[in-house]
Amino acid sequence: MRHWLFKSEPHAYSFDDLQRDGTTPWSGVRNFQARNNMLEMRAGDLGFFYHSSIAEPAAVGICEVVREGYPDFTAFDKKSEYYDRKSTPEKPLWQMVDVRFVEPLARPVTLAEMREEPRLMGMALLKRGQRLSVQPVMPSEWKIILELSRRATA
DNA sequence: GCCAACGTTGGC
DNA sequence: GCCAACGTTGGC
Repeated sequence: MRHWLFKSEPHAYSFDDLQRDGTTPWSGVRNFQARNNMLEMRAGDLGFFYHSSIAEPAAVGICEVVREGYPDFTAFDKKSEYYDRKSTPEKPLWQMVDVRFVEPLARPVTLAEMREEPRLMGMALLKRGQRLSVQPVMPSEWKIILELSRRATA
């Protein structure tokens, strides 16, 4: 099983929204690398749900891939902010997966906290100028972040 | 609100 | 095919 990290701005779509919805299509990704990451996902893979663009960016919960890569229909919708005329139902350019709410972390693990953890030094999320909205998480990184979430705040 | 990093666009 | 200009992301 592989692990991932899904970034979302909580005012656009939060982990609470996912809890309410149960499952959601991860639509709107318009970056080729992030798309390719989604195409590598398999049903049953787990991911961190990460809140970005807020005062304290943090991994807040766990979600599961329940439907593997399929065309992102928001790209076909002229009224959608994610519309892309280069993508058509016949030749879809953008893909998405469906993710399911699993559980919140025992407590959120902030970006600042991850930066302070020496064992996470190589993590993609922490790399300078790193902006991918969907990215892989190494098994060791997954374990360490879970461990941090179970530890009391400093 | 600022700005660095990065992707994309378009002129040549 | 190069690269400058521009737009976006996202931490701070």
